[in-house]
Amino acid sequence: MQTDNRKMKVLATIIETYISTGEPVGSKSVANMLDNEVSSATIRNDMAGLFEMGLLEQPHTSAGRMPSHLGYRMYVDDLMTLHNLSQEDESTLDAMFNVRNPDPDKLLEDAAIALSKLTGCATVSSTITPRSVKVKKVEIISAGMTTVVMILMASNGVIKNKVCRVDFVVTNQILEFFKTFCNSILVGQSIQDISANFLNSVAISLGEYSRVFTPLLENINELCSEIAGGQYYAAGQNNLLAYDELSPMAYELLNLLSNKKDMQSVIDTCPHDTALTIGKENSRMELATASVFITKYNIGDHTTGALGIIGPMRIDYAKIIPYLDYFQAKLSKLLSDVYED
Amino acid sequence: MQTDNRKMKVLATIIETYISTGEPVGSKSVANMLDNEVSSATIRNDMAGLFEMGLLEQPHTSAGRMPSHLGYRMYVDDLMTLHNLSQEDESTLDAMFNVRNPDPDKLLEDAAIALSKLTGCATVSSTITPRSVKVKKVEIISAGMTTVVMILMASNGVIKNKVCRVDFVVTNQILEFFKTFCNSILVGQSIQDISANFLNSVAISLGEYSRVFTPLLENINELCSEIAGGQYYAAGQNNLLAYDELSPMAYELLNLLSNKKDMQSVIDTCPHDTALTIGKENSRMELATASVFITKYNIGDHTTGALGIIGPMRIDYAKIIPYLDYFQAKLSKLLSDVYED
DNA sequence: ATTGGCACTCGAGATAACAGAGTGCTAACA
DNA sequence: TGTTAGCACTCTGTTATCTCGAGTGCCAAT
Repeated sequence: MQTDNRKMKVLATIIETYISTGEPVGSKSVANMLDNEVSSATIRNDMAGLFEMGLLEQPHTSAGRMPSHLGYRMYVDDLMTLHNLSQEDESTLDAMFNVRNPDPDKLLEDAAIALSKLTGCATVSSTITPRSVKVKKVEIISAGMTTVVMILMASNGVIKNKVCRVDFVVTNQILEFFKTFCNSILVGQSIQDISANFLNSVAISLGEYSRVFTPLLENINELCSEIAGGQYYAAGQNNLLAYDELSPMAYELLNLLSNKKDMQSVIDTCPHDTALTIGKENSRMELATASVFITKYNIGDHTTGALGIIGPMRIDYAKIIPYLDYFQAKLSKLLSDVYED
Repeated sequence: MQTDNRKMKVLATIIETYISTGEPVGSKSVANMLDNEVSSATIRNDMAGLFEMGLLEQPHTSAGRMPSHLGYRMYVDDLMTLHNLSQEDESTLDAMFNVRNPDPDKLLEDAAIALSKLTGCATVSSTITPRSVKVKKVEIISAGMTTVVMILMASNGVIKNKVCRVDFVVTNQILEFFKTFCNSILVGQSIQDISANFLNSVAISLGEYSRVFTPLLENINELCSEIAGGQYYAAGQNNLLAYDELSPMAYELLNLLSNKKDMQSVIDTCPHDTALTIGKENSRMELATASVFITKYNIGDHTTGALGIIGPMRIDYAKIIPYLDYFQAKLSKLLSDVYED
């Protein structure tokens, strides 16, 4: 029907205006924006209706109206039309990835940074290491008389190193022996399964040498748990300080963002592969005035990580969402390539 | 003389009270704190004197007094007595370093994090790579059909790796050849000298193979410039949001902290090896209401990096400074050990 | 040099008045 | 039945005025 159609148009106008100005919107200006096809009084009636439906809020009686989180929700689900990325946009985005460097951790870091610059929001990226990720190779190389570098490569393409000081003089022979030993024991094992306990039992089979190699085994344990724990990266936190509506919660918000564990739980509680939660839809009170976009990406059938944007509720949804979608697709593709190897 | 002596005592009392309460201090409360040995009127006279000397400020006529940056300066230079670290304090601090892991970048990161937690301030750490740092070793290992990991070790103990995709099928033979080639060319070269230009000229000597190895040489260049550029790390930025007096500048301040280049210039403009600049003494306006502690640490004769604390002017100088000194000494020692190898 | 006393200043908080923006409602209209 | 003009009403933000209290500055006495 004509009427409800207009109501939605009014809602969309209010939201878009509010997004760009940050001020409550009055009936008169809405009427103007709709080319005065109807009078401001009519708009007022519509706004009263939208208010009763819970889609609009008013800061006080005589102010204009602003969207409630339900209003945003309806806008996002039904009303807005996404700005599709132009060919140029896509090539600009493509240029942000270094295709030669297929280190997943690095890719995610780059993606988070790029996305935060593009959107003016804070972004997070994180990886979950599925059980299926295995040790691919262990390398040990000398880095001085009593110092060695241990390098662990996982089947998902993640590579980490650690420097370790040992109590004996490093010779090629010893390294070669220990490297062969490690590879025979570890290659093919799930990263998740390599714990201090496991390595203790392994150490026993080294017999009299076990004491000497203990620090190295500890290092392997640390490398594995670093990989197993996944990576978390946040970028552009400072951007959030520029939004007045977030500043009462700025401290709590930035603390949340820098807390890997808490953010991981925010990501985990997302019901779908890509989710947008608006304002009070968020379970955490730090995020009650924010919007959170989360998208998970897959390698094969496994969800292996997530990319997220945290911004104010008043944000250009139509512009942001295509960015995130594009990054998600791109990352899935790049990371699958790495994994195929 | 008796009088000036008391004036200084008054100044110290005002500063210490202001540091702990954040409120301007009145003559009456100062008199109380000095056990009413003199009356508040006397204190008022002293305060008027201190005010004329520029050591105190008043927010408005009928408020108490608070220290000016000159006041803090005098307090720090002449008046305060440092809280020396207890034996326990020192062992708590020692436990924060992993002595087995002598990777300088990692040590600095850990130091910055620990220091920010201890002080409730933001901290930065940075390294400068002196010309004397040379390539110690290059390792190249296979990580898949067309993927290799390049590892570069520098003589200062820094080790970095990069994953690289190549256009040929990786065999042991090729890797061995290229590794030998790289080591023969690069080992002993100053990290600073390895530029794209240098590697281009090297590539020529590879003749027909040069095209194949180009991506790898590019990677070496990137690794070298990453090491040559030094490392910059900031921690505890969020802590600053808790201080009201910094919040008008919070956005600018956090942006400054996350900008490696700008912070490096702040560090570079420090005249001494350890410097404390208070409020307006800072050249950058973002820091006009902050205090900045910077200490540089040395390996042998070379300054190789810096550790800094950024906090409000109203900060417990007597407690913070010993922490920073201890970290500086500790880092110098640990890093010298690495370098000796 | 120190002190008690006192006038003075300034900000914080309370109160009132007023202008302006925007709504809600009603009665008239198409 | 949907739309409109008109108007009373409500609420905020601003400005002005007043008072209270904290704290100073200064002076005369010790």
